[in-house]
This record gives sequence, C-alpha cells and structure tokens, in this order.
Amino acid sequence: MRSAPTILHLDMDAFFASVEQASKPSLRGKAVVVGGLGPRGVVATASYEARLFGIRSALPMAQARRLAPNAAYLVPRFAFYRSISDQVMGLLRALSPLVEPLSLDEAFVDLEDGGAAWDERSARLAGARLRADIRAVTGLTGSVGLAASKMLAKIASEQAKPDGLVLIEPGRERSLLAPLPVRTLPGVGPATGDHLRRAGIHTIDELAEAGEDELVRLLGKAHGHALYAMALARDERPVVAERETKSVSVEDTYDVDIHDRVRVGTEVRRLADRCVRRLRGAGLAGRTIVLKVRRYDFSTLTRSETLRGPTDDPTVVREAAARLLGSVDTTGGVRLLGVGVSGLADYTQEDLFAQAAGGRGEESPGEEAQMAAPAEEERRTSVERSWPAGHDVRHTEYGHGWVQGSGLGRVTVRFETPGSAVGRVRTFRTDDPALQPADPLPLVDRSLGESERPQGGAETSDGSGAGPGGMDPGHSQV
DNA sequence: TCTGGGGTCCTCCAGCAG
DNA sequence: TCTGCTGCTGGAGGACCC
Repeated sequence: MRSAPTILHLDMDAFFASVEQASKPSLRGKAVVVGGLGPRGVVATASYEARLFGIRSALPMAQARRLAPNAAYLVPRFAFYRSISDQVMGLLRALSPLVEPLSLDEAFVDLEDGGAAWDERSARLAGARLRADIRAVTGLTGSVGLAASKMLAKIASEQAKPDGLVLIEPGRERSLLAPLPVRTLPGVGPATGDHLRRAGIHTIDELAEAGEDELVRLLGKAHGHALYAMALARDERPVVAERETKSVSVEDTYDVDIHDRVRVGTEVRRLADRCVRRLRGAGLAGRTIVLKVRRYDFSTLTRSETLRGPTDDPTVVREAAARLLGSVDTTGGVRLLGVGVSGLADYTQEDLFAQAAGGRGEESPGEEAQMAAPAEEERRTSVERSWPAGHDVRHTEYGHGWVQGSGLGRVTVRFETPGSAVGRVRTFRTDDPALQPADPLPLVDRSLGESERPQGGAETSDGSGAGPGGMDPGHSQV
C-alpha cells in the first residue's frame, strides 16, 4: 500500500434527488424521492430531507409513501443524470488519467498518477478544489474521501457525507477502523454481517482478532482472505480506468404477476430482442444465454445455455431463451423475467465464417425489421409514460416546466427553470397540443461569459477540453 | 398492498477427461 | 477394467454493490 493518502473517492450527495432539486426550484429544501412509481417500484435515491422520514434506497415505494405522503415522487431521468455525471467525470479526468467510475455518482481517482497530489497537503488541496469545481460546474455537492487505499478512501467519503471532505492520515488507519461495525467494509452485506454476528464478531477489530484461518472457515477462501486483509487496513487494489464488460442483461418486473404461459413466452422474446440490441450497441456478442425467472413467491431461478460460439443474432438468442423457458415451471405466476448474455467477445461465430468466406454475412430483411422496432411499442402502450412525473415539458404560451402529476386525462405542470424563482402550477388536458415533452435545461447557467465561467470546465466528457480544474486561487481554500 | 435494474464475483456441484 | 485423484467447464444460486 502506498504511504501518501493520494487515492480519492468521490461520492455525489443523494445524486438523483439533488439533480432534481437543482433543476426544480420548488423542490429545494423539500423531501424528494426518485424511483419507480409503479406498484412494485423501489426508491432509487431520497433527498436528505426525505431521509429524515426514514426513507432510504431500495425501500418499496408504497412504504415510502406511507412514511412521507407529502414528499415529491419522481421518475428517474437517467439520460439527464448521465449528462451531469459526464461533467463530473470530466473534472476528475482533469486531475488524473486514472479514474475508475463505479456508477453515475461515484468514482475513484489516483491523484499520484496524474501528478495532482503527492502528499497529505497536496491531496487535501486537490480534493477541496475538486469539490468547489463540481459545485461551480454542476451546482451540486459531492463528498470526498482521501486515503492511501481504495477501501479507506471509500470509508472516508462515507464519513464526509454530506458535502464534506475527510482524509485518513497515514498511520491512523487501523485505529480508525477498529471500532467500526463489520458492515462498514465493502463486501460485507446483510448475509455476511449476520454470519459474523452469529460467530460473535461485530467490529472490525474483532474481525482482525478472529484470525485469517477462522475467517476462511466461516466465509470461504476468497472472502475470508479478503476480509482479513481489509480488517488489517491492507488493500492493494489499484485504481483501474478501463473495465471490460462481462455480461449484458435486461429484465422487467411486471405490475401484476403473469400467469398466461403464452404471454410469458412473448415477454421472453421481447426481452431477448432488447438484450441483443444492447449487445450490438456495445459491439459485443456472447456465448452463454441466461434466462431469469422470479416467481410469484419471489423465489428466483436462472437457467443458462452455452453455445458453441459467441452470437449477437436475435433469432439465436430468442430460441435459446425459449428453450430455457421450457425447463422452468411458471405455474403460480411470474413477477419478473430477464434475459442476459455472458461469455462476451467482440466478434461472433458468424464473423469467423464470414472472414473465411471473404465478407460479413447479411442479415435477413425480416430480422432487421424486427430488430429496428425499439421500445416504441412499449412507449405507446403506456399511459404513465406519456407524462412521467418530474419530466420536462414546454408550453407554447407558458414556457418551460415539469410534470408534477398526471391522471384522469389531466396533466399538472409547474412552470419553472433551474435559474428561476419557484414557478406557478397549471393543469392541462393530456392531449393539449400546446404542451410538448422537452429536454432538461442545464443546472448552471451556460450564458455566463468565458471569464465568469467556472474553471476546470467539464465541457467535454473526455476531459480533453478541461483545464487542470481549479487553478483558480478562489477554489484553493481548504 | 413489501422487495427495481444492471452488474460482478464467488461457491458448490456434476460431468468429463487424463 | 475399475477406482481414485485432479483439473477443467458448465450450470445454478447466493451475496453484494450502486
């Protein structure tokens, strides 16, 4: 493990909910819950105000509504979150080429690799500057952890939340970890936590005391060795910029269990097509087809089949998924279906034949037509998706706003923008031609002059247009 | 009206081959 | 020919993460 605390972990605070609050002035300071609004939806992110009611990620929406009936409930806008995330990742890449994104709102950065920091003082400066730049560019807050390893940097950013910076000084690692609960360590979830608790192990200190052999006996080889090392604050994992995709999958949970075997078959074919579209979009093909079925009682089955070579052919994936479905008992009903492809390669079996024959094989026109039909059908058939709560709209007379709610042929819109005061609410017929869906507006006013614009500009997602991010002395205060 | 979606990694078991 | 061992691969499921 390196000696200087130059690994940075960034965690954006309540990311989805914060983006919604930044883009909707009327929601600032209010309880905001982002997640699936269907009868089986769960919470993706809750604002800090909503967390006061006991709402947290993965809580069933129905339960959240009981806890906070007056909170704002919004559908996630992943494309918008991704665009904000790109800005943030641009700022990180301006610090160092070694950036490991973990999700839209989290990443590790190796500051030493980019020369952005080499000791405690420079690391602290880089972290503080980054937080200031994120606020200037996106209007959002992020928490930063700095330490000599990934595990400790992540624990530090957790302690820094919300809107803070924590640096774990070299030499203090073990004493800091010792009293913390075992669940603090990455890889210890509810099951492992219970397992350890039954063995009388509650804290990281007790984990270290138990010894490596005992942990291997309790948890198995890989997990035992890894946890013991982490309990001693040993973590040599490097920051890895590029990660290979290992599998691609799609799944749907249905509002009502499906009992009709024919309908189950139709859904599996649709999922297979969607999965292949994603696969092809990524330029990949795979050998192993996986069918996932969650039954009425929440029991989950997977069935898989490995082909002789990788494929991205929708017919092949569809047929394999259908064969796998044949081996699953769906009586009683299914609540979720999924289709995935693993054993990925960036070529297909057909490519090999095509290469041998001197060219790429052609697809049949019928198949092309089937593949070309994206989620349009789904979109058309869903009334809910016409005016999803939280999505942006534009009215010819009243301008830009967002959907506050819809139903019974009416849609309620609040007319406000990220830079405006709290806006007024108006209700329209859902088929009002003056009302159209709109793209989200930037959270920070882009009309600022170049000199007023925040430094470190994350205008490009690859960071190529971004400066060193915060050479502005105004951002350098710690 | 409990329990999403998209991933990764690990373990265990069975079958097969040397 | 039979048995045991070992290593590999595929299949299924569990745990975990965000």
